[in-house]
Amino acid sequence: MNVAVRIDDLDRDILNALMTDARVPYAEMAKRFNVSPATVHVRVEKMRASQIITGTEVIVNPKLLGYDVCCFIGINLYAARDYHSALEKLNQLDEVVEAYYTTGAYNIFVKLMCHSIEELQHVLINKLQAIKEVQSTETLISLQNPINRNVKP
Amino acid sequence: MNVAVRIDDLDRDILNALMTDARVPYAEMAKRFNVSPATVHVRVEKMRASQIITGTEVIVNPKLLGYDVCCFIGINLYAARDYHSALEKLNQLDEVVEAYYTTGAYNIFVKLMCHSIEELQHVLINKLQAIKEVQSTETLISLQNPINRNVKP
DNA sequence: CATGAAAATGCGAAGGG
DNA sequence: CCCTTCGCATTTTCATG
Repeated sequence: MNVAVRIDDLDRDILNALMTDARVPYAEMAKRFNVSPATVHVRVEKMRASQIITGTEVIVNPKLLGYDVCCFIGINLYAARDYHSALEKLNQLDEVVEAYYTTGAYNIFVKLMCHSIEELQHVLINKLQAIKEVQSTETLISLQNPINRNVKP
Repeated sequence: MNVAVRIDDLDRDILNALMTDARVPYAEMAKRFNVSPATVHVRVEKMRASQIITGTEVIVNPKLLGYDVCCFIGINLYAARDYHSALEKLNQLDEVVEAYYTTGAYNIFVKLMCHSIEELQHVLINKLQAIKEVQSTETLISLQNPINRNVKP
């Protein structure tokens, strides 16, 4: 099992800053938190080494790339044991951006991004429901995403 | 309405690289894509200006910060019109990391991160269900998140 | 944890195809 | 018009105290 890594207030401050903007200069954080740039550097390296920080990425606006439709889909399999093979096939669909193994009403829960409702329909019928392990699906269309943030360190 | 912005293959390549690692040097991308570093710079600036790229962030491992429980919660309101006031209250809960306005079975759909099942129970009862606009909730616990990526540019 | 210097990177002007 | 070359400014990185 994973266990939480100990981090202090300075780590937390740095992490918060980097979670808002991964390219803030160390010197700026240093000034803000009253330490030297090198100290910031050391802390970031430590958090990288301990895998608290696993990478960086640019934040893109999916709408401007033409992805207008976002939805969640609950998937039921004929047999729960087919989880792995179903997942492998889901992984090959670019439209599937997130997948969760869940308890409760569904076996797998996925988040899907499409260019249009027509594409969603196509993906649902010809890709998702074409997976032989899939028994049924339930779709939840998102019209808006008013909250989207990270956990508080 | 938003409309997709025109980007060419080079933009797409750069975007892909930056979506994997926001700190890859321009010079390296330049070599990889056979253009000059300055061109990469110009393209990135263009995509920033057109809001395709809205920022950068470090990717953190929530488990190592102690967030062991991830779940989705479908929320039903007494009245759909209370959406805004309910959302405002949800926004004040740090545990709520995403919220979606959805069609179908629920009025609001949220993603929640907690330190433990006990904390989840506490948040559910004392925070979420304490919101007066909330009629009922349905919880979906995620045990694993095998796919988590971005849309393909 | 700070200092300071060396190396790497980002940035933008000016000119060429 | 887009791309490149080039030089300066900023930032990262690391050895040392």
